[in-house]
Amino acid sequence: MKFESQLLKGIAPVVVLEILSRGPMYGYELSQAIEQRSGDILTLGKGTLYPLLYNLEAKKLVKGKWENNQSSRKRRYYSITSKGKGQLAKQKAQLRELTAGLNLVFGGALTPA
Amino acid sequence: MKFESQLLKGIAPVVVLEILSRGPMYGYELSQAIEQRSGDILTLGKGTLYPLLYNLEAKKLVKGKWENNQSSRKRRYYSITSKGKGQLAKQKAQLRELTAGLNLVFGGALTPA
DNA sequence: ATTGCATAGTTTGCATAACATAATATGTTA
DNA sequence: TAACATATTATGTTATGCAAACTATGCAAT
Repeated sequence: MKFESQLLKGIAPVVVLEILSRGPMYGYELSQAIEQRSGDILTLGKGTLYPLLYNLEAKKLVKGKWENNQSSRKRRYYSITSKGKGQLAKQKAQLRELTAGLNLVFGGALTPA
Repeated sequence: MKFESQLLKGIAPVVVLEILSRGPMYGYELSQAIEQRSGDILTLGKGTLYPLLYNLEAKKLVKGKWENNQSSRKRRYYSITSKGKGQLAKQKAQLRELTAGLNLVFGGALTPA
């Protein structure tokens, strides 16, 4: 699907960026936040999430920082960059388009309420 | 995304099954129908569509049949099987769940109208 | 103490999706 | 006959999503 499938593949990144846009988080926390904020519908396994974070960091869409809290393990906190915010806006717009297209194809049967 | 990403990868198949559920079509026709019925938002390249059709046929979700129209080329018409209809229903339900989850994460920003 | 559990992160390797691209072939139109 | 739209097949690349194994640490119960 032309640009839409890039979007589809990109759905995990967008979700991550969206959640990080509300504040920094570390990987493990993120994986739980995704579940919680999606009503337990979306789940990212660590085998997906961590490599994804490395990839987002390499693209400078997020930035990671090790933090040594006393009385807890070392954690790598990720925060969204300004470049990441731009990307998020773009991808959200595409996601809107995609769901619009799907609704056309499926006759609106996807958003019942 | 647990079962959701299977879904995501499966978005092209669902679209194809949905359109075939309204009547048989051949590949080239399908690729155009997808564009038209999605308001030019969704596009499947032939490098994606044909292999997908072979795959769906191998899974017995669709069934292909060569037809020799006079005054036109040989075309392979695909129709959805009863197994395919069952699969379509399942995947539509998952698609509904997915969009629901996305709407939760994005605060409903995906279905503006 | 040590066992077990939840947390936290890394890495490897697999299956497959989506795609571009090229090759092949045919009917229609200029 | 050249160009174009139609129609299908095939090849190779890239990247995703994932499971699973591995390393580590803090905490709680026994």
